[in-house]
Amino acid sequence: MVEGGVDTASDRPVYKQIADLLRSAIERGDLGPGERLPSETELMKRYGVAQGTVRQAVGLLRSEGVVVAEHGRGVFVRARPRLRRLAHDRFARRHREAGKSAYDAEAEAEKVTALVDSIRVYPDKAKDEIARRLGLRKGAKVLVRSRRYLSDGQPTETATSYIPWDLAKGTPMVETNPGPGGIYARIEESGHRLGRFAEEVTARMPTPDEVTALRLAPGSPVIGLVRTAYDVDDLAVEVCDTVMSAELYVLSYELPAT
Amino acid sequence: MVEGGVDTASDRPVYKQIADLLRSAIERGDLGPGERLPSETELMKRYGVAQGTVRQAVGLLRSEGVVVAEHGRGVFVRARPRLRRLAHDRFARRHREAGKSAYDAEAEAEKVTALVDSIRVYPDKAKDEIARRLGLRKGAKVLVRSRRYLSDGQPTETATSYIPWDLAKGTPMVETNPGPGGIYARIEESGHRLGRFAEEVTARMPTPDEVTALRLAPGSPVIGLVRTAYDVDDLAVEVCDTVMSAELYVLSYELPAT
DNA sequence: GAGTGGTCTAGACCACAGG
DNA sequence: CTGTGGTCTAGACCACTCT
Repeated sequence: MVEGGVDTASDRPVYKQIADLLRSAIERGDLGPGERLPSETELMKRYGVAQGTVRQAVGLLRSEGVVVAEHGRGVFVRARPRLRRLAHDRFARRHREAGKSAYDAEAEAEKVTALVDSIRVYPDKAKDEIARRLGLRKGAKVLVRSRRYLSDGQPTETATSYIPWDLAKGTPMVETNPGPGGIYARIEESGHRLGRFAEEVTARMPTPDEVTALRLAPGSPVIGLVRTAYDVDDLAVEVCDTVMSAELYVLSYELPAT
Repeated sequence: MVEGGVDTASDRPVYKQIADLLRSAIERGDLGPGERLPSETELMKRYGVAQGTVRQAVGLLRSEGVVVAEHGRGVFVRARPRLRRLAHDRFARRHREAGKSAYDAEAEAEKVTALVDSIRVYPDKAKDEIARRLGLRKGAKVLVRSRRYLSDGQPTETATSYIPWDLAKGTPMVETNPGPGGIYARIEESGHRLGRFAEEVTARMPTPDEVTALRLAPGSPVIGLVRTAYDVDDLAVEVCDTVMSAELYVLSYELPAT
């Protein structure tokens, strides 16, 4: 299954050579997604090295996210999940007018079952960065809406929205279910016609909490997306802080040439 | 400097405890950016463990990007690099008309010295995905331009552009230096006024080659950005495949509400 | 219980940086 | 040359999974 040997005379450390052999076996498809790698004992015998060396090799592949180790079971080739594409026009008004939230509309297009859980809605004092983005004074009161999205049972992203309290109070936005079209529909009903969205994209390694919430494989990064919604008068009406499993998403955008 | 001991009776592995102690010393500021950690020998004595255990602890911090090891010198606390912000209008025509490339214009705004190296320019057959994006038949001839960008000597991104050969041949685009305003200026001179850019953003762990080219800390992800440039007739005129060190960038975009 | 990965030790030798 | 990190061995014991 994994042929070839190691060259102790080579400059390249043995553990990297073993990692190379395993990696190319995976890339060739000799080891498919979900399949188990040879055990440590077997690799020790096959390449004539000590356990520590095998562990270094496998450790490399783990840090690359190519494989995942399951204690007591084995080391497995990671299944590459299907990518979800976030379209440039995903917040277009026509989607809201159809009564669908952006996530629902996208799930429908991708033919997966969408689910939202861990919904928490409460007023709070804005953190400095959120207040800055919303153009509010430090510590201003905001409505916080946090939730987790799942597709076919797999967590894909967590999101936390912040809405100025003056805008949210007394509306369905303070309810767990804000009604058809989501909070953007409610914001527009309250007289703030949406004008544009600004998004900032970063990527980083997840915190331990995020690993749990998104069921991330060790060594897999997240995409951080902070979106600010502005009305037609360029007043910030919402900030949404999203953390996505990087492996599941492609974000697409359009840039002007002028 | 780093006080406290390890608890061999604890459930938490000793190497993780040592990593915790060092990490919190760094977070507290007892070990500042650029400072050297105690040597392996010193840590072995201090915590009464073998070299392997110390190496595991330091390995954890390295994979988190908290420290970097320099062979023969020591292990150092990593300085958190400044973020580079890519603006939504970074390809606006006014920047090209000022004779500056997008990277130069941005470097100037950030007050860093920009440098480009590893430039390779050659014709080749397009890979399937590139041909698809350019709307060419499979295996069509394209001009390939690859290069690496550096700011203040630090590699920040690699980029590879693909331009249909019919469009590039006989123009300064086939030269190493395509002249003022970069290849977008040349494309416009050849009669293809640029209309829009489409960008697709992904994040993932780097390949070993990318770790080298971008001098990435182990465990730090990259942002992949594939941009397709279209002229005003919606003809694809260039595809640019960029790999950026995720720690150095914030990408900002605008989305329409309509 | 058998097989798997996870942690740790004690010691060896190598490669690189700097005085 | 000394001190640093990098690689490797041989062996031990533990924790988890499956049967």
